[in-house]
Order: sequence, then structure tokens, then C-alpha cells
Amino acid sequence: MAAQKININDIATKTGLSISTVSRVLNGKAEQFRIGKKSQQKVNEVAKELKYIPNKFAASLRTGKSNTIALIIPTLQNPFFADLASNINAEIRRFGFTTMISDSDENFEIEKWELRQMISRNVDGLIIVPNGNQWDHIKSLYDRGLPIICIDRYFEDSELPFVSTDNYEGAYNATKHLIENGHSRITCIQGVQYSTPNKLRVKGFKIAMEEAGFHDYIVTGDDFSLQNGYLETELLFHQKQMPTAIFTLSNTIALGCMKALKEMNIRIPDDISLITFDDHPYLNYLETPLSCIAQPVNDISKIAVKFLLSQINKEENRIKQVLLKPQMILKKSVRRII
Amino acid sequence: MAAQKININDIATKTGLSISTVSRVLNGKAEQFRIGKKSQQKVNEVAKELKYIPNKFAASLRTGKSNTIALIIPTLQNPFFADLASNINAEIRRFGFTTMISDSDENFEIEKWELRQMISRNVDGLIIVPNGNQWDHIKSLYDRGLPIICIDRYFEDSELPFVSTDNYEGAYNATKHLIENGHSRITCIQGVQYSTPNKLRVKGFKIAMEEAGFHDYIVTGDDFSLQNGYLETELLFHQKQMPTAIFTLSNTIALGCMKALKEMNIRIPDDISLITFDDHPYLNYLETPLSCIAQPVNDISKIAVKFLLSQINKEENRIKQVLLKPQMILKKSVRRII
DNA sequence: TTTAATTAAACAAACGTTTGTGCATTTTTT
DNA sequence: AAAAAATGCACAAACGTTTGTTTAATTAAA
Repeated sequence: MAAQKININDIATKTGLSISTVSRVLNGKAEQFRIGKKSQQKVNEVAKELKYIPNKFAASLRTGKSNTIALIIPTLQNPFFADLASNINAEIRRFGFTTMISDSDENFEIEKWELRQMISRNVDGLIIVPNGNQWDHIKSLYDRGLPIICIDRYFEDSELPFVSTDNYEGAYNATKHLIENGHSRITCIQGVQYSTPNKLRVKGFKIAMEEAGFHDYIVTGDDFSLQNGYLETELLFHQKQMPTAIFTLSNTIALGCMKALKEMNIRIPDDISLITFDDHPYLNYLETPLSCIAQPVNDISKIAVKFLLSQINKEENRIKQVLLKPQMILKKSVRRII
Repeated sequence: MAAQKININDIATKTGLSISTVSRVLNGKAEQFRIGKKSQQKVNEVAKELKYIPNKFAASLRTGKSNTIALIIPTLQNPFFADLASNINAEIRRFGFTTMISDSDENFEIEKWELRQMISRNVDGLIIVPNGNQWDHIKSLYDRGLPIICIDRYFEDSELPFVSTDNYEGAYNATKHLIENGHSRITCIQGVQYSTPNKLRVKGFKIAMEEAGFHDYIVTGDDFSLQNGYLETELLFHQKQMPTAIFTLSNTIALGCMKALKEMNIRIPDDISLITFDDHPYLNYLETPLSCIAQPVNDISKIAVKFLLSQINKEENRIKQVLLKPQMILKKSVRRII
């Protein structure tokens, strides 16, 4: 089995040329090294004939470059991240690089494991949506000179480069929107509490509330998951006073929330208003299309890739940390009251 | 910048041992080669101290193994594939392998490009959802001895191993369900026509219809996309006689279909019934939860990985092509008529 | 006490590339 | 016709591992 893989040497033998010549032709350095036209042609012909596929490992071992970018995200199950991954993969391909996508399963230990795997495969750069509240493992690689950029989630107290959304503004606007529609009893269901986007979203929510003079709002929840949205919503309605609006900090939380509301026969927006972070095609087809704060996924992808490549090419960059404006998309889940 | 990456040699120097000894300790072959306890300890200490990360490229070059599995899917934007990718990634990790996920953007040329990239990175195996109607590029690798398994989409006329769903039965059952609920004017909106799952789904639909004595059904469409679902549904209602039910062959098509219906103010299931292939959490929260034919994504993932690993371990396998039973999940999108 | 067996580790080749340097051969210049 | 320059390519080292073979030192057997 396993017909002998053919290599540069086979081509050298078959053409009667040396491996250095073959290598140079195959790498487009023929002119630079004055390889004769006939030799070039012979090499190319034989390479095609033998279906030569270069061994990147060998090349990479020699050059130290792998032409590969690692992308680590918390989970592909979340369409927001899947979308991000798809966009980044396509964008990276445009520049001739290959992407190694990895799903850390929202688990910090797995993230570290995957990261080690990537590093030991000599990736040229890393794009990561970190899922813990520690960044030593990332920072130490960055300090070693590995080009890195965090997207979506990042660390405020670190100098690690990032591209994300202005989460504060998004949350502020969403809350303002609810307030302008007459809501004052608003509950915010949050995700992982220590994550930067979550903290900033909560901050945006609180400040908008305080500015409006509302001081006894509720912020609850602890995970960017369907279950969390479901559970927190359930609990919410076992309290004395129901909110008139809910602000969920992710699309997954929103779905969980909707599930609970449905089970309790609470209608959106008739009985309660709902607005959420993250957009997605699916949100348009829900029972009630959800008004949301959309993140510019495509822009984030493009900027992250551009930025990473400039790091790889050792270009100087003054700006290393970017926040893009979110967009509020109004659908049908918020009702004006009073 | 780029603090010198440390290698096995640095450890050898620092411990005063040889690189072969270090290598053996690090690879857990210490006992086998009778390396002294103190030496072992020294090596491990120094490795930790220097934060040594092995260079898999060098190892792989030497061994020919990479401990990496390639996964190529049409697009992460489709939650069905994202789900599959996430499951497979997790499953593969359990066996100590790393997954390289790649999104071919539903494009045959890109698929070939990605495949070359993977091969040149010495992957030990390949799991692929092929997106064309040619398989030479895959088959030739298989013949060279690369362990391969197709999932979801596969080729009937090839001996390439696959794990997929019994698409025929799924479609047959879905159609039967519509018929049993009194529908006779049923339209099927299909995806890519040459793809095996699509062909079998259409076959299941047709046979169920014929068996029931209905001969003038419509099968239309040509892409597993939202747009296709949308367009075909639009066109459908410019015809003389409207169907009473639609069977969409993927979740993406279903969404497009729903969008068109909504725009035309046609209600599900009051005005028309709808059933679709593929399940997804989101389908439960739609305006009308969609009845569907669910594929056993998790089982497909597990079996595919198990099967691939057995190929890698050169175990004999009698059964190389597997079809799993789909499950019909009834929600609220099919109405009994007459 | 010499020889054999065991233990512990070193040597060196190989994996498939890339690349700096060197060496013929041919062409151009003087 | 001799020297210089240009052309076309080959040699060999290096990248960081793994692994088959040796070697040295220690212990056990004779």
C-alpha cells in the first residue's frame, strides 16, 4: 500500500538535474538563479507528471515558516463564531495562507492544549477568541515574537492586540432604545462575567439605566449559553415583579430566554420586550424577529487578518487595539409601552 | 524579537545528556530504553523550565506521521456542517489527534486547493464532505494509501468509504407523512442536483408520491442555499396551481422558503405545510417550529472518526460504507387537510 | 580475577526541503 | 588569443526530530 510519495529528489533524478535546481524552479526562483528555460520546462513537466506535492514540513523545518495561521474559537456551535471562522478562513486564503481552525469547546484547558498543538506546528500567526480570564499562555507566545490578534473577546489589562466591537456602546444603545420605548424595569441576562465584552456590555447597560434615573435593575446570569438564558428567564418570573423588557447579551442567551418565555406563554413583544446582542440570519425567521445589536463580523474578520499579516511582515503598526461600531437592527421584539 | 525557540538540543546541553536520551524521555520511551530515573527527572524539569514545545514538523518529517486529521466541509455558515465540525473536532481530540478544519466555500476548486494544502502538511487522514461531482482528486489519494472517509455527501459509484444518513428513507418518510396528512399536491425544493444525498432524497420523494398514485408533482431548485429556497418558492406561487405542501431538502432551503412565504403572507401550516431535511436548535424557535428529518450528526461524527482511526491503524474493515437511520421529528409545520 | 551480562547513554544517519557558495562552461571584452 | 564576465547548474550544510546501532561503565557470573 501507500505508493511511495514522490519528492523533489525523484524529480531531480528523472530530469537529470540537481535538487537545488529543481527546488528553485518549483519555487519560482528560476530567473533569479538563472536556470535555463529548457530546464525549467523539464522540471515543471515532470512535477506535473509525477503529481508532485511538496512536503511543507520539510520546507517549514528549513525556513521556519509554515504559511499557516491558527484560528482558535470557543465553539463552532455558536453561529456567531462559525460565521467568524468562515469569513476569516476565506480572507486568509486570499493571501495564500492556510487556516487551521480549532474549536476549544469553551474550555480553558482545551484552549491551552490546542494552542500547544498549533505552536508545535509552527504556525506563522494566531487569531484567537480566548475563552478564559487568563492570558499568560497567549502573552508569552506574543512576547516570543509570534504574531497574535484576539478577536471578539480580549483582555483590557493586556497589551495583546485585538479587534472587537464597541460592546459598551452597543449595550448602551440597546438599553437606551428600551428606555425610549417606555421601559424602566429592565433585566439584563449576561454571559461569562469576567469576559471583557460581557463586562463592557453590562457597563453600557448600567450606565444607560443610571442616566435615566433607574437604579434597581437586575443583572443576572453567568454563561453565554442557551441553558443559562433559559434558566435565568425561568427564575426571573418567580420573582415578585416582572420586568417589562429583557436585554440578553448574546444570541444563545436570547434563544434560551425565548424558550422559557414560550413555555410560560409569555409573548414577545406583547407581554415583554426583548433585545439581544448578535445578529444572525436565523433571527429573522424566529417567531418574533429579534431586534439586536449586530457586530460587524465581516469587518472584524478582514481587519484581524490584515492586521495579523502586517505583523507577520514586520510592518510597524501604531494602532494595535481596535473597536468597531456595532449596529442596532430593529425588528419586532421591542414594544413601546405606556 | 522572537526569543530563540528552544529545542531538544538546548535541553540536552542544559542537562548534559544527549539529544537521543532527551528525545526518548520526552516521548515516554524512557523505560524501554532504560534511561535512569535521575536523568528522566532532569530532562522533564529542564523541559518545563524552558517551556519546551516540540517541533512537530521535524518529528513528522522523520516519522512520516503528523497526528493530524484534515476535515474539509463545504461551509461553516451552514449550522449543520458547523455542528458536524464541532463534533468531529471534539471526538478526534479524544484520541490525541489534532483536527485541521477547512471551509471550501462550496467551491470545487477551493476544495482541491485546500486538499493539496492538507496533503502537503502530511495529514494522517481525511474526513471530507465533498462538494463536487468528481472524486478523482480524492480517490487518487485514497489509492496512494491515505485513510479517507466521506461524510454526508458521498459517491455512489466509487468505493470510497463513507458515513451518511439514509437519505432515501428520510425523504420517503417525510413525503409519506405529508401524504398521510392528506396532501397530494406537494412540491419538493431540492439542492445541488448531482449530489448523492440530493439524488436519493428526490428518489425517496418520487417513490413515495408514485406509490400513493400521485404523478404530477414538481421537483425544482438547484442549490443548498437560502437564496435557492427563496427564489423557488417565489416562482412556485406564480403558477396556476399552488401546492398544499412543500418538502425542502435542507435547512437552508427551508429558511429561504419561509422568507418567501412570509413576504407573500402565506402562513405555515394554515395555508401551506412544510417539512424539511436537517434539524437544528434554531428550528424550534422559528415562527412555526419546523417538522424535520433529523440526521444523527453525533453518530455520524463518532463513526466517521472511529472508522478513520481504524484505517490509520491498518485494521481490516469489512464494512466501509455506512448509512444511518434518520429520525423524523414532528413539530408544528404540517397540517392535516381534508 | 577474568568474562559475560546488564544498565545507561552517546553516535550518527535519515526525513525532504532551502539556500549560500563554488565550479564549470560559454560568451564577451580587450 | 588571453582575460574577464556571464551563464547554468551542482554541492553540501542546515532545519529539529526519531531511531538503529555502538560504546562505556557497572554488576553479576564463572
